[in-house]
Amino acid sequence: MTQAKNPKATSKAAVGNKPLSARARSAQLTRDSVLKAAIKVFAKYGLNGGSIEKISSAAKSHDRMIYYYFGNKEGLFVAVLEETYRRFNEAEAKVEIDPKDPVLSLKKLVEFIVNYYHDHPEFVIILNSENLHRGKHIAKSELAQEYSSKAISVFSEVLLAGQKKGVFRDDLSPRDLYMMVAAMGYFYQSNRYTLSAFLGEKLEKTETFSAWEQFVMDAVLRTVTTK
Amino acid sequence: MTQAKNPKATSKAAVGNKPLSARARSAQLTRDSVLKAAIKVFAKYGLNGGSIEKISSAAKSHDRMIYYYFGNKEGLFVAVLEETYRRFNEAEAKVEIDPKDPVLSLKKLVEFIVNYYHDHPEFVIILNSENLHRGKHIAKSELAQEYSSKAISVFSEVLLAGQKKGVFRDDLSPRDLYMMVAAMGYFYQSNRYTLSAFLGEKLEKTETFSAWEQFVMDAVLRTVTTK
Amino acid sequence: MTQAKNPKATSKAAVGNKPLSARARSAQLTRDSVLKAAIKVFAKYGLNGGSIEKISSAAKSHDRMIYYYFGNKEGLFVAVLEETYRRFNEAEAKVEIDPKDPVLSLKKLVEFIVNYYHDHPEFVIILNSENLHRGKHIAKSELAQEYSSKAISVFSEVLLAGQKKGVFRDDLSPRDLYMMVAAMGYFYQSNRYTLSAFLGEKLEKTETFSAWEQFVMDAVLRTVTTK
Amino acid sequence: MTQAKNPKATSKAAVGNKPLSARARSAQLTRDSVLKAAIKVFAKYGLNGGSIEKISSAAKSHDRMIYYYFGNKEGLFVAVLEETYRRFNEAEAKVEIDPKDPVLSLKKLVEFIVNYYHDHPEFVIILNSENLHRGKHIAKSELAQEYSSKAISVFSEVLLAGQKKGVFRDDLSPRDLYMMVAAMGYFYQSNRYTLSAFLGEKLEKTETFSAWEQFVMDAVLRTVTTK
DNA sequence: TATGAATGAGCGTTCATTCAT
DNA sequence: CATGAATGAACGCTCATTCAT
Repeated sequence: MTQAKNPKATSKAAVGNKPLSARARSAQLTRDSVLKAAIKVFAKYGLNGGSIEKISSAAKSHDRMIYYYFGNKEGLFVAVLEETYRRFNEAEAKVEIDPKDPVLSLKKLVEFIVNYYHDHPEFVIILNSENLHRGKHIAKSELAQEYSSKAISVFSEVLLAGQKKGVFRDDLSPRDLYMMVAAMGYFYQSNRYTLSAFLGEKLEKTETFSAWEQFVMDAVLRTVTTK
Repeated sequence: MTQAKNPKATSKAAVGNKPLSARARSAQLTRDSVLKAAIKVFAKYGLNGGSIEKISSAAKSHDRMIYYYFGNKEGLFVAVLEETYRRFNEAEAKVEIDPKDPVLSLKKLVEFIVNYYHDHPEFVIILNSENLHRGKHIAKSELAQEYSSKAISVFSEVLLAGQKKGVFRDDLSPRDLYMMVAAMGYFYQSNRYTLSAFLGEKLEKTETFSAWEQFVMDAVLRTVTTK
Repeated sequence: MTQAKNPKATSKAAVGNKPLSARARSAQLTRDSVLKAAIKVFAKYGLNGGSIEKISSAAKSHDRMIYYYFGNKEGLFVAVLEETYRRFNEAEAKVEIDPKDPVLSLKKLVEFIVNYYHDHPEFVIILNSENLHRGKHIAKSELAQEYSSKAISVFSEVLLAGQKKGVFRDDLSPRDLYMMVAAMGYFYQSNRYTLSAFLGEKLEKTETFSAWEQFVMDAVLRTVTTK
Repeated sequence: MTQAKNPKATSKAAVGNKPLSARARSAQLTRDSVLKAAIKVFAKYGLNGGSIEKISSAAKSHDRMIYYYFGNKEGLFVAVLEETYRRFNEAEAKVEIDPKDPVLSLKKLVEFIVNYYHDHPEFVIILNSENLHRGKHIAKSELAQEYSSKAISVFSEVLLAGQKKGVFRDDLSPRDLYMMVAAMGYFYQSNRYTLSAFLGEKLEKTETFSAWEQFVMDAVLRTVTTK
């Protein structure tokens, strides 16, 4: 690492809206394309299988640039983790929560999560990789922890609204509720190949997925609503 | 592949109960210790990270023996997959199902599955590895497919019994029911590091797990029972 | 080499005493800090092991600056070599030589040299690096050759004074005398780790060094004096 | 490292004289050729500059073999260090020491050492490399320490013989004597490029070396003998 | 049945250096 | 005067695998 000793600076520069010099803009472009390529490659091969060379060539850049911007492979994976969580959060923020209609809100939330995992296999594989490595990257990233904790607070909000209206049970923790939904969305995507193998049914088929989505929603509502 | 053209030969010999010669017994021992070491190593590092050398030295054997008995790394992983499923099946077969008491039977089933995933992290990691590789090993193994399909049939049996007695809903597929339970057991184990990171709570604690177990049982029953 | 086509320019400016502009002064500062850092880093890791990056970051500067001021790594090492010799010469010039007392003068000279090597491990390692590279840098530097030849002339002076007084042997070359003293001072420092390993005695201890200093002085005097 | 977990075994097998199988013989050959190539390459480029690739291709072998027989580069260097010391010891053992003629014996010893360094530049460069790395390899090798300590005991023996006969001073330590001789032999070889540069004389010339050899012998005798 | 020896491709990383402002 | 961005070659090392008994 000859320069770019604080690689996050570049990253954060993207958040602000100051005009960038041509050089800075091109740098941002390189960094971004590496990051995007890394997400794709890790999504396909996992952390171990996603080699520096695969990533740099997918980004049409050079191995050396990864070390320039991210320090090393670990640093790159931390950035990938952060970006992946950030995207999830960004998408979740768009789910319209209406405290006046907790049931509908919960349905929307379930729909969002189940579909998000389904549409973003990279999220699942990246999380699996992180868990395979015992969470050592997320431990290093304040950003990732910050992002991820948001997910639960939305469930908390909806659950509370329903409880106030008397439509949701009082003896439920938002954490369990969140985990139930996440588990069912996650599992379907994460284990689709082994499941397909012995269910004899392709989980990729849209009807199969829709049926599952309906089942999850039904199960969640039966679990949450008061009689 | 110059030797072990039919690597399963030794494996199947173990199934029968013919008396083995001293040589064959020692061979069986080597094969077993390699297989056990492989399960341990893959459980810790995944398929990619679990190198031949790590495995052979964990088995106090030699690289060459792996090729001798399993052909190559893929062959070894197929054997690992089969053994892993076999153990799960073996354990599940011990769950006492009573058609006269479907609710209790279901409870026992849920308890078994949630606990099995919790107690067998290697099962989870090995399945994740297999899914990362798009199920290419399970596709090669008749044995694995055979084993895995059994799991659902038990759910089918219990569900049917409950439906006959009128205590379980009629509009449920055993597949969905199985997946619900599996998902919730699996997710807790599979994602424990990332979950711990942002739940701020150690999922390893036994109370936390017990609470989760109770929640899963409750959710399943609310989903399954009529009225 | 697009810039700094005459890298010595800045260097020589330092020799004169003309008032410098603020810009030139800051430039001089950068150059100096890089040079000092290079000496430290080369002293620790040798020429090969002392990377551009280690040096620039030790100097709290940038890789690019090294190329700006010294052309390339070789140019930097030549400058390091020159500075190292210059310092040695500067220190040696302070040794008080009295032609009327050649024995005392010789003692002072021996004391100086043995101590200089002992106190300046960087000198030893830098010379070793240069010799490992077959003297290719010193060959390029008139300055270094100029400096280094001075060392012998002092010995020549003292030896001559002693010979005139009849206290020193006539059949000695100043070169041999110089080499004898240098060798014994050098070796102690240069090989201290391997020597310590099998002498079982830490050469770093001050008593051990003092004893060696006395021995060297004694050996030199016995070699040089008549009678 | 897939096999050869105890690389020294192979090494020691060479000491014994048991008949070797064709395989073992070829293995010994490979190991030896790698070791010899390593000595040559390290002698030319030092430890840092002597790359694995340079060595393996000089040995007409493969990078991988170095790891097979020596574990890693450090292990190889330790073996090089041991072999280098061993050779020195072997050569020194041939110097004929006669307790009845201590002066002649000392002369022979001086002659041997000064010439050995002169004829074996690899010894000097390898020791320099080891000292650059603060003796960390020798610290790992019992063998090297064992070898190296022998050198002094010979000096001890000769010195004692001379003292008994009253021809050598009583107040001399064998350590100082050894270091004096070693220093003067070592320095001439180690620093020949920088010395040549400013002595203006090629130290490689045989006359120059002979003169130095004579000077060393004279200096040592003047230092050691009584009267 | 078992094993030591050998292989070539690929891994993550660091190197000295140049380009473009 | 100073710097961030980019480069390609080489580094030490590990990978799964085959050869020859």
